[in-house]
Amino acid sequence: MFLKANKIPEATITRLSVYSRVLQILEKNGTLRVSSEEIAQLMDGTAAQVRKDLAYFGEFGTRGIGYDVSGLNKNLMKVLGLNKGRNVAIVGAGRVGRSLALYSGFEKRGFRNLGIFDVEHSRVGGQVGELTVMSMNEIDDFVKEHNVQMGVVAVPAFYAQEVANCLIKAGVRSLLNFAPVSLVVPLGFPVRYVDLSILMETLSFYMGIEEQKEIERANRATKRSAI
Amino acid sequence: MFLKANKIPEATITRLSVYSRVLQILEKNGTLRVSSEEIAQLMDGTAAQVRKDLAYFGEFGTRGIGYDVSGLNKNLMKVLGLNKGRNVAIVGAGRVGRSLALYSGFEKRGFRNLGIFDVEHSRVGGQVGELTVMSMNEIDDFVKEHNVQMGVVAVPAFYAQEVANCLIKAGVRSLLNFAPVSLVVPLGFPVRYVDLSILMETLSFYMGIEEQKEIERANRATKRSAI
DNA sequence: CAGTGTGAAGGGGTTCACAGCG
DNA sequence: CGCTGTGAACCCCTTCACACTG
Repeated sequence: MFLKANKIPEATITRLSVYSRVLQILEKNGTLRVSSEEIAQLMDGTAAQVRKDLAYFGEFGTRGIGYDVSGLNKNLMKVLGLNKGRNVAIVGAGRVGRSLALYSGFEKRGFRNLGIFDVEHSRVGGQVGELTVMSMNEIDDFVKEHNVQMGVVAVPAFYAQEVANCLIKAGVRSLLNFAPVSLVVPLGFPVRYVDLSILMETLSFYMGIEEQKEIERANRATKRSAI
Repeated sequence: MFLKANKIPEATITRLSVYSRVLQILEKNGTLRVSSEEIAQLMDGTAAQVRKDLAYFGEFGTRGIGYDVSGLNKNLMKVLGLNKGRNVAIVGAGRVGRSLALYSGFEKRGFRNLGIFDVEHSRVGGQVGELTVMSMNEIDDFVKEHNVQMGVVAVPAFYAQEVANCLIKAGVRSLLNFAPVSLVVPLGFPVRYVDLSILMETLSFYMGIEEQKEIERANRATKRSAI
């Protein structure tokens, strides 16, 4: 269907999601047309990149005019597979898992959270919003029965690989992992990580760089004033 | 001090954090030495990349032997700025902000969460663990008084930019943003995003690719059997 | 003429291969 | 001899510049 080349940068896919979000806002505001330049300004990006990204998937624009807002958004949603809904199950009824289960914002984008599970027996049977926490024994049947395509791993690092294995064996097609471990999965199996420690530590690094620059600036200033 | 070149890939910094985590585990297990090859196997990576990453910051290894586990980890922690503690404040006492405030795991890595704030008056005064939710009016003084270096933005998208402006003006040196908007910040100001929608939508895309491949495989199979 | 679509150039990061050293 | 440290080759993504079209 789409996919003119099969070498699409991963960064492009990430931006596709952002484009779609921007277009949704424009659509709500009643904007009918946008140029690549305008889209670029609404995120951080360049017009050339917007055009190149979109061109991987088709010729959505009109030369001299720009892009039709709602038409382009429909196309991007389709490319991202958000037109057919995606079924999700969460494993881990701790703070992260519960927060996620209670958050309804994803449903607007086609994700339905159908179930929440936990490895700890003490949590099984508890309520999280409308859902009852289920046992890991039930997960295999549940995934198959409800066609769960995406598994969310929100358990302590120690259990993460085991939970991932269960989910994959049960038949999910992708994983979103909140545990700070890199999961071993079949080649090509889609996984994404949410790892706050890494993000915070990289921020810490860059703060250090800025601090250093300031010290250097200060040193230069005192040297100059000493002349 | 360190920094032999000033062109260090951002991906390298991300991996630095992972190396440090791996080393911490090895240290706990009583392992004294590792090779770049072994480190690579414990995350997903190659030995060459491990060596190149580390070489940006110094010569930490011994040729023919490998790296001293705890020594290397100490060095990496220092590079990441985790030896001196980092003070954090959270804005937004919704689910995300509260989860984060209640999570104590970061303290082992040198991050101290000192305060939680909210834009909604109804939440001000509430308790989150040991902390009392403060009003946004108090944030400027608080940041200065407690030397808060990192601000966490955990408010709805609508308020995110405004909150970011407040935090930057008050003097924080970096931002971790959970709102699905790209923040406008001064040039070079460190920001990281946690954007679950983007992650889930990229997963959805790659699931679509796999689905397509399967359809193609199925088509080929039926064609072949039709001969 | 304005703005898309795209080949070509450029730049940044990863991989390779080996020199260097304990 | 083993494993690190590193210049060079390679590859992929981004940026540039312009041909093309409504």
